[in-house]
Amino acid sequence: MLRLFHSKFNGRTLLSHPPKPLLTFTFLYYPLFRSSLVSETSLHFQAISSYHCDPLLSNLLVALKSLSSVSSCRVVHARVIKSLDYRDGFIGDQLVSCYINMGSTHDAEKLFDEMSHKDFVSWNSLVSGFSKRGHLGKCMSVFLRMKSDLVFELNGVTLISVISACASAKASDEGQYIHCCAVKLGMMLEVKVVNALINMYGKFGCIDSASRLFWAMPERNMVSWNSMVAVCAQNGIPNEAINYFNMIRVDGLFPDEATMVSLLRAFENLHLGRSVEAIHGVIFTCGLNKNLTIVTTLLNLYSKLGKLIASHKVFTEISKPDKVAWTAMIAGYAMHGQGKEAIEFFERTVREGMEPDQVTFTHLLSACSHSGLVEEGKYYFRIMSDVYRVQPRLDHYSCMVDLLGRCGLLNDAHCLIKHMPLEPNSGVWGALLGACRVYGNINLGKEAAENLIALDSSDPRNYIMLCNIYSAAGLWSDASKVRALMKAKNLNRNPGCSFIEHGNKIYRFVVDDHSHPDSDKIHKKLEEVMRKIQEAGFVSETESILHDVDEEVKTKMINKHSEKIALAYALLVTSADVPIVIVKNLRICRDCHNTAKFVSLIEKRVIIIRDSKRFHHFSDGLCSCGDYW
DNA sequence: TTAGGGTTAG
Repeated sequence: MLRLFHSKFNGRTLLSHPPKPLLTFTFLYYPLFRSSLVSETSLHFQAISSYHCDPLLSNLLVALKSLSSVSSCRVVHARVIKSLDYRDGFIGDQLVSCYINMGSTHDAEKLFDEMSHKDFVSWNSLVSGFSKRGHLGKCMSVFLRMKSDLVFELNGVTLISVISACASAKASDEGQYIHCCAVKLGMMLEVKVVNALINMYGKFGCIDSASRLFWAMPERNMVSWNSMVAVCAQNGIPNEAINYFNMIRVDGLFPDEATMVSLLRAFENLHLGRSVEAIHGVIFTCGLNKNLTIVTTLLNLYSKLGKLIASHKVFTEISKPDKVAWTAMIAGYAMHGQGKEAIEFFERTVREGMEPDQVTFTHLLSACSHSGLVEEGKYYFRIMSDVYRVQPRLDHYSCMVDLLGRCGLLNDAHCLIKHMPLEPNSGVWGALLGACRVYGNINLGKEAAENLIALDSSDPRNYIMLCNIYSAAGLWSDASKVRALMKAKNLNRNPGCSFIEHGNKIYRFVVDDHSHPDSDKIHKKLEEVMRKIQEAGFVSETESILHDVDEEVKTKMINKHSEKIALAYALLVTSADVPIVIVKNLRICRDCHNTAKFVSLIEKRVIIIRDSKRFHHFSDGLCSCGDYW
């Protein structure tokens, strides 16, 4: 791979598209617009509008799109109507986009209905606005109105907006319908339309459909290739991503920033460490280490692969890290349960003059939660709005419920949910349910699970958690009712599996796995290790077993969990001085967590397990999570 | 080069 990169990129820059220069007008007035002061915006608008110059007005509205204030948009709207009848035409279209971008679909629809001369751009502004804001229903209904009533023909822009909305909402039926429309309208020769469809099928997990579309294209561009690399990356097939990457030259094209970012992301879920290091080498050699987007992806990738030191090294080599890069480091520390370091980094971020935003606070609060830093978490939750004017979103409430719940403050967590100004989502209730399971609170757990099931009755995890709570309390008949409900709804538990890399290969183990050629040896090793740690005081915790069977059977079942098999395999094939790295697709159970702690002590090994939520570094009988997870 | 669209970072 290294050779490939050298042959392709030697002496060339990969940044094929330098950023477009901002319009001078927008640039000059940007600080003003950022201030969100309606009166000032209005004042300057007055000065500008006296020129009666259309491009300036248009540029003003482009700049206004960066605001989040509906009221400032209304000021402009009022003046447009009052002084210059610009309600129709491109100013009206821009205002429609502005309103939707700012979250006021009501204003947008009202203005749109008032516009007497609507052309296809007006309609497309509405469709694209709804698409960007994630209003699939409204997007579809405008599209259907266009399709049935309109004198204008639907064009590629219309279709792309609706396709994009279907992709974001993972609306498979609607997406396939739009695909049929595109075929009927003869749009399948438009590269951008097909690119949007490829991206949509990728989001649905339909890799075959995406690749069939891709290979049927009479003409492909860089976005087409990047879309396929992204499809493979998003669907966890890194080798295919590399294949597409290697084939880009077939069309005489060169990888750009988006290609590299997608390629790196392809390795997020698998420990192909050497491949990542090879790509890193190339990024450095080709001078791509000056590209903030690529480097931030790289440092984030190292964090996700358990290599926090490498991640930090990448960060220190960035000459001018931006807010995203700082936040990526905070996220890295949060993921690894290093809450104090995350806080330190946050304070440095602020000292460096960066303005923390909602994402920064999400990771900071998550770091506090993962490290049991309750007072610190409460403090930052308070000052995020008081000092930094960042209004808490659902993510932040989830973190706070998690933070309070993990340390047993279940009533405080419940109280926060009851008094939060937003409608709690599955993240918020899920955090409470997780805590109820740990602390065996049946009443609150039931409430959380019922809310979760009401929000999404098709997610098996909600039923499993409720079942766990009943099982742990010995309420077997309630547990079996939940199991029966799952069966009636045909909901299957996502099977747990663990991955481990050895000899440049990835091995996957499921529960009670016997597929490996050395399976007998692995299971013998597992039995030996379990015996050793039991002699040292380890006691099985069988609460995660859902079935009403006796303890002996439960112990046998839990001793065959995939992460235990992966651990036994690693003990067999790796040398003692190498850390053992295991990736689990679900959350690690309490019993496997205890097992890893004991094994790290008895076998004197460093064990790193990444579960679906975070990293656990085991050493000398302790875990970096401090048993908060 | 005045308006609407497809890929990529926390």
